[in-house]
Amino acid sequence: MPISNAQIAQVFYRIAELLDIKGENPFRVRAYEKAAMVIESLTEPVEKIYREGRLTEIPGIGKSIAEKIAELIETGRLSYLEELEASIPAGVVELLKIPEVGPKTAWLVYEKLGIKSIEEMEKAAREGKLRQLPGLGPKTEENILKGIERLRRFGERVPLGIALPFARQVVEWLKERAPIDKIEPAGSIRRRKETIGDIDILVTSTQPLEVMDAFVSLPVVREVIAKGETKTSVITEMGIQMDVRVVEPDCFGAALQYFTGSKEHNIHLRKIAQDMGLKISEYGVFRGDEKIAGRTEEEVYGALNLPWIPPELREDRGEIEAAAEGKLPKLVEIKDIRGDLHTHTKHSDGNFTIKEMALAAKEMGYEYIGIADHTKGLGVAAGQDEEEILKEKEEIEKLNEELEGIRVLAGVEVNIRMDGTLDIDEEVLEQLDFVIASVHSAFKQPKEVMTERICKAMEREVVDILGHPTGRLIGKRDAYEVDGEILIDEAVRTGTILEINAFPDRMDLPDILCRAGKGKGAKFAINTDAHSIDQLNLIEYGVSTARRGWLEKEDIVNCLPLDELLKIFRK
DNA sequence: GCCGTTTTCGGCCCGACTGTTTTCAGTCG
Repeated sequence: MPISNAQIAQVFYRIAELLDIKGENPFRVRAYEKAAMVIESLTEPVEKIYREGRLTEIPGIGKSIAEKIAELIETGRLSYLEELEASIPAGVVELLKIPEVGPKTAWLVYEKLGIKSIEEMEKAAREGKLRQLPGLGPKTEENILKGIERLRRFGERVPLGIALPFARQVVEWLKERAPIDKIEPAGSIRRRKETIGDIDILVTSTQPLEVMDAFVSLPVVREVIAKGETKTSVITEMGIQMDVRVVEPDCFGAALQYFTGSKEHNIHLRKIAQDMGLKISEYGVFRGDEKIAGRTEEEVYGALNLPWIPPELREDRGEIEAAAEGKLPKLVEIKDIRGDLHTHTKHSDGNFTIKEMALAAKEMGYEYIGIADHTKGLGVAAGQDEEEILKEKEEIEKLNEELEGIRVLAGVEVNIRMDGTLDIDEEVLEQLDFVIASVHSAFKQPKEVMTERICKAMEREVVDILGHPTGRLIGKRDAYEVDGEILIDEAVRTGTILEINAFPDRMDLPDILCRAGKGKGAKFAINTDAHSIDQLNLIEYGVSTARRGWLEKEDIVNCLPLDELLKIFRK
């Protein structure tokens, strides 16, 4: 059983955590973290790179980590990790999940009090035992208890689909209540990561204290963690941590760059700055005491002789090198999208008629909209049989005679059955403008079976698009076991378009596979899977995913004008 | 542990806020 990049990355993240707790050299810890991150974002399998003897060509992977990768691939185990695990009880690592508890505190309470679980930590805090330790006091004890409560109530990360609208709402509230010059959500929200740890909002104002006062008195604020002149952190009623930073207007660009991250991207940038004899902070780019940039992000990147880098790329996955060589992709934008190819109507489980959806699409400036209702295999979604599908197609044809400025395409979202066959006759499918095939059942099949099942469906000439290819539901259900690499190869070979399902729960194909697919010449469609008019606006989440996957307009079929799109479907 | 058009050794990004402190360590991003 081959070991995946994600699995190898997990091993190195684990090593980093364990070394961190043991008080190892922090740079060594970071080296493992960095290796994990690099491996996670590779677009080809580490195993292949290993077989070709190119492991140490990967930046951040040296002799020692390369040997560990080799051991993992050859034996499926890593003795170094096993030794480390044996020296620290698993529960001690769990303590790091408590906000306010870092490696030093975790190790301290384990050594002095034998604490090795969150439950034991809670008990010790309640009994006032933590305050007896050096460096810890009653206040810390209280914060740890609060942290444990928060962890239990809300878990760790929030999907972008929740965090982004909420951040936008907070921005509106702050604008109404405080003297604000500029305001912008930063952090992982601005990078459009699929899940968000906390919400960062950057503000410029000449009266920072008033902004902070307005912020902490918002009704959604449940608890204030820290409040200063430049930085304030709160916990909201929903349990999301939210930070507001206020800076002077002439620092806005530097601060926005800094607070957008990612941490890895910033570290890399600062290293470049250092090599040039410069220093970057959230206040600007400095040569000695002289500030040479900071008002805009363009200025900051410009000071390092780099073009501005779109936030979605800022993960230190090669974007800085690409920028330096003038090879940044020209990322797809929402305005490039000419139509949505995956929408549902009252004919299955949607909430609106075909006409209502079509008019809404026209309103958005689209040239076309694809109707792709469910088929009979999906009983819960009122899936249609052959006869109903053809009736819907007739209705669409009539509608097209009546409507102007928008073309409705007759499609379907056909189920890929357990054995890889489709649940609708191919003669019927052939009469439609396009066909999306998706998995909606038997999610728990083993990897080989699931992969083969999906490939078999893509093999059918009548299938144009593979719907939500990995089936994940962010925060709710893992992707089904499927070999992304094989999926992409087969999509390219069979000319099947990979969907980037924009529904915020899905964002599927995930960004990393988008990028891997682009590398192999795959084509994509960004679709919302809308079940209502409102949901057509979710397209922005799909575009974000595509952008994080380095995709350009040319990679996306629904950026094509209608006639060219239809040519692709007919093929 | 990684890395090198100054280096194979000695660096490795930078700052805010808090709590427990008489000057700073820990955590966070």
